[in-house]
Amino acid sequence: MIDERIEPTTPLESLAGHLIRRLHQTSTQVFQSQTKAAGLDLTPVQFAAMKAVHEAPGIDQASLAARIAYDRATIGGVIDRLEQKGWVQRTISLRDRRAREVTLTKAGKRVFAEALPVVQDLQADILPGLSPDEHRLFLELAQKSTLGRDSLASLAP
Amino acid sequence: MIDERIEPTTPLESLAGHLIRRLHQTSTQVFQSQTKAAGLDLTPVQFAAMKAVHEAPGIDQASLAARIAYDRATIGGVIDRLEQKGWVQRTISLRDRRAREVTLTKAGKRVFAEALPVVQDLQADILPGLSPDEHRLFLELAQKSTLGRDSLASLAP
DNA sequence: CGCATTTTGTATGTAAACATATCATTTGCA
DNA sequence: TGCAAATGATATGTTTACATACAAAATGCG
Repeated sequence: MIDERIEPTTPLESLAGHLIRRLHQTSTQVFQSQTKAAGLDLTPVQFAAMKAVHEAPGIDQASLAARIAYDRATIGGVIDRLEQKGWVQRTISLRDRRAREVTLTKAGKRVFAEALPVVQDLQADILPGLSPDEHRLFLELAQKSTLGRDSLASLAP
Repeated sequence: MIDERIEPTTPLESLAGHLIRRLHQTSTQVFQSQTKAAGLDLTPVQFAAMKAVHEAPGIDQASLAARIAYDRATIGGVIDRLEQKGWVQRTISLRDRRAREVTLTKAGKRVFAEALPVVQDLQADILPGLSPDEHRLFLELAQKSTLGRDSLASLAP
């Protein structure tokens, strides 16, 4: 038996990739259960997209995708579904006939206003087992790493 | 204008859910690019599944799913694709004819042995912008939160 | 101006990720 | 022992997530 050892390989639970996946899993589950409990029917991505449109009404899909760090194709599908729900509207831009300007409908604004406090409150439940200080520290580190990546990306040729 | 304020809403970049999604995004991208660069063709989940099978040969799919914290249905699909690649084998269990015992094939063992060091090395690139100390701290916090959730789940009725 | 290049959105295909339902089998208990 | 409940795998459907390719339109440069 060549590879008989006490600890054959690093445990999965200590690999950064695995831990981050677990956090993401928890995060989306908390989002789904708490928004559903509040009578809302939307996904994390749908909320992020609506938030971006709320803050930049008339934004085109490519800018929207860049703003919330998603793929252009993914956002296309997300907007499709938001449009089907009647929460969002697509208009062909007058400046650029390739672009579609996205805005919230009246119903969309209502849903977003309802969802915002729920989503803000639920953030606290995403990292269970951490003290407020640890929670804050975690977010700082995450933000630092994410920003590092963003600035690197923006420096790319 | 009723809701005219300096900062209308919490920026997306400071929400835990968004930050974690970004980390997850970076993580999978680093995994994909570095494994591909090493001549490997596998996804993070496929690697995790192969690692679990490597450590517990003959494990059934449900136990495997529980071990790496995935849905049973998802793992079914993952094993399908690993089987198609010829890296994994499914055998109907003699103890329980509902269960399928999964093992690595010879080719699967070879691929796993090749992938393991690559995946271990790539972990360091998943959190760019953090010093080694910060990196360690981040993992500790992530682990603490994840374990907290696990133990809570196991206490559930 | 004219044309190569870039950009916007969409289509297609693959792979998660999970809820829900179903079928076969096993288990637990009255 | 017999049958209800639980369990393992699969099927189905929805939503990300992204690569690649494409058509239409805009841009930039010689």
